[in-house]
Amino acid sequence: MFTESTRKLARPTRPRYLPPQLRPQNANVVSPDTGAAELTRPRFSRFNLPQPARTTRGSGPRFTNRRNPNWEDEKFDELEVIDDTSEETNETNFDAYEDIPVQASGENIPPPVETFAEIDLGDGLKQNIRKCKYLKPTPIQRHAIPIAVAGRDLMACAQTGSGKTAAFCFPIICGVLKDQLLLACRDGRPVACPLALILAPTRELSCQIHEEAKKFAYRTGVKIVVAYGGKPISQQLRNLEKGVDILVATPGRLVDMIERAKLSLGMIKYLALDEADRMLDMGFEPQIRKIVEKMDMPPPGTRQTMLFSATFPDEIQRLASDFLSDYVFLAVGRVGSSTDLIVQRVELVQEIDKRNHLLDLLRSQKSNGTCIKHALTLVFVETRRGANELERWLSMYGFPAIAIHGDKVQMEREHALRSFKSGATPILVATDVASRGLDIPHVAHVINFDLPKNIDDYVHRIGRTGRAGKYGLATAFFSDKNLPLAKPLTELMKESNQEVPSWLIEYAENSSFSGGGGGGWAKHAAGNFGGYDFRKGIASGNESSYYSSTYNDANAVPAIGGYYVAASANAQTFLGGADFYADPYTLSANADYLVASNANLYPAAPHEYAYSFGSVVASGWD
DNA sequence: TCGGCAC
Repeated sequence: MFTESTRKLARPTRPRYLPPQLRPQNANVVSPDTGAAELTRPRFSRFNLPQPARTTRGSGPRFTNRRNPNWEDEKFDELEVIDDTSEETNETNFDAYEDIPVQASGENIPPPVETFAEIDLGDGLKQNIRKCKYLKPTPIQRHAIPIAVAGRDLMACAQTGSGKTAAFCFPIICGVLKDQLLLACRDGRPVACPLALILAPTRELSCQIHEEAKKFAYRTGVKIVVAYGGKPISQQLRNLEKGVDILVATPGRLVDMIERAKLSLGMIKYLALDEADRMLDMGFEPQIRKIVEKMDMPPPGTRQTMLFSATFPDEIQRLASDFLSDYVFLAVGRVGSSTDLIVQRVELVQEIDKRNHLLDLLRSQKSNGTCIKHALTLVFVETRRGANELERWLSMYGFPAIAIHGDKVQMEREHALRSFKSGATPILVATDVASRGLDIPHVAHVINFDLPKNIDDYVHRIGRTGRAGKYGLATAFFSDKNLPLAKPLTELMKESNQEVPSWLIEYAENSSFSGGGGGGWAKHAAGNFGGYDFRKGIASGNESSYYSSTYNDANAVPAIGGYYVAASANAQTFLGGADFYADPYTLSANADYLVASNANLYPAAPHEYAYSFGSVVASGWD
């Protein structure tokens, strides 16, 4: 077992970009009154709590979006910088993630690095990394980048938002830059021949990756083009003709371009699949197989393939291994790793009551949080039609809501997302089109109006909040339709040290759907939480001979479960200082306000719908 | 079943 604590960590300079999973769990909390760090508090006790003053926002922003005056490009404006206020917090920041588990398996695994400087990424890229304020690699980057730069295939598990886009973009850009020979022999071809292909499951995610990758490749000469449906193909084809080194695409438009003979995959040297488990699920698999195996893509072994996902069920790993050659399996942190920043609530609501229940929830929220400009609420529903209906229903009752789903034309989709992000329409009603990968700042509350069938999707959905070091709230409406989810949901919540309602536990125990839940979670819940190399399962008894590793032993898996406990303990000790009790509605109302103000927020007692709030620790949303 | 993905 390898943990981050085994590595000596250098003191960082400031300002410093702090990726989500590295962000402080406890002591990096500044008291609004004193500006001093509030250190770890004793484990929460409901009846014996300190009483900090309620504070309004505007007191000492902690997380700020800061413009770098030395950097002229607007694209770099949105990067988040955390300004450290004391040496102590520096120390504690690192303590906070010393227990992040890393499991790597495969043969001859390149060891992790501590800094970007240790890797030969090239001057241009390194400069951009600095400009992006990625001063220190995240755990996934520390481990994945050396593996990828060494040319190895990779199957990597890491939560979205943990810096995985950079983890596959840096090695790809670096590889393209170094491959002048390949670039030279490509010249003069009539069809576009990118050297790298990045596939994503939704158009909006492709866009996001493209935007990110462009920053990393700024002024390196590496050409990055994006291709996705819903827009005229002509402009995208023109972009291809102008030259493309790295193509970011959704599957449908990609196939279209290939079949029009405008694009060849014959020179692909790097293939990356983002949200790889989704890309290989039932709906996508044939299309991906077509692209990867039945077009002109070089076979495994002659290209480098990297698969990234937050969840990797066995069956998906099995499919994925067809695309890989002598690959390294890497699991960093835990699946759904942001959940320790998210308070999860489940409410028993019958289908017929859901709309009124939602209205009540939003009303309380509104009456308590009207002054907060950017307290966004993301409501997930099952169907496109349901999204439209709920959008109308909410609008009818005075809540500015907008829907996003696959029935809308691309312009409407993009408008909805923009309108939501800007706060113009602070409620977004979405299907699973918005459940994965999208980085939307300021989502304070995710409401699962309809729960997904699959617990993995639940993990992805609630991961839209609790980002950027802020606490988030996730509320689920559990109806009798969701009985199969009772067990995996209970297990997930327990592992995240959430308060599980007793009725849900009962449902879970009496559930005849013991193994299912539709997804891989129940399987993972045996103690490996998705971070498990399925090859170990089939190589039982033989693993030491085949799966050697420089820093992992074959028995490391249970320790990943151990991290859950560690993370949760952190979350627990962080909490404290309640001054407030509330019924569920008031809770939600205040939760939104408090979350918007970066409050810490937590369940008060087991099996109760009472919650308590800690002091407001920061407010940095303006 | 749904959702996502090209015209």
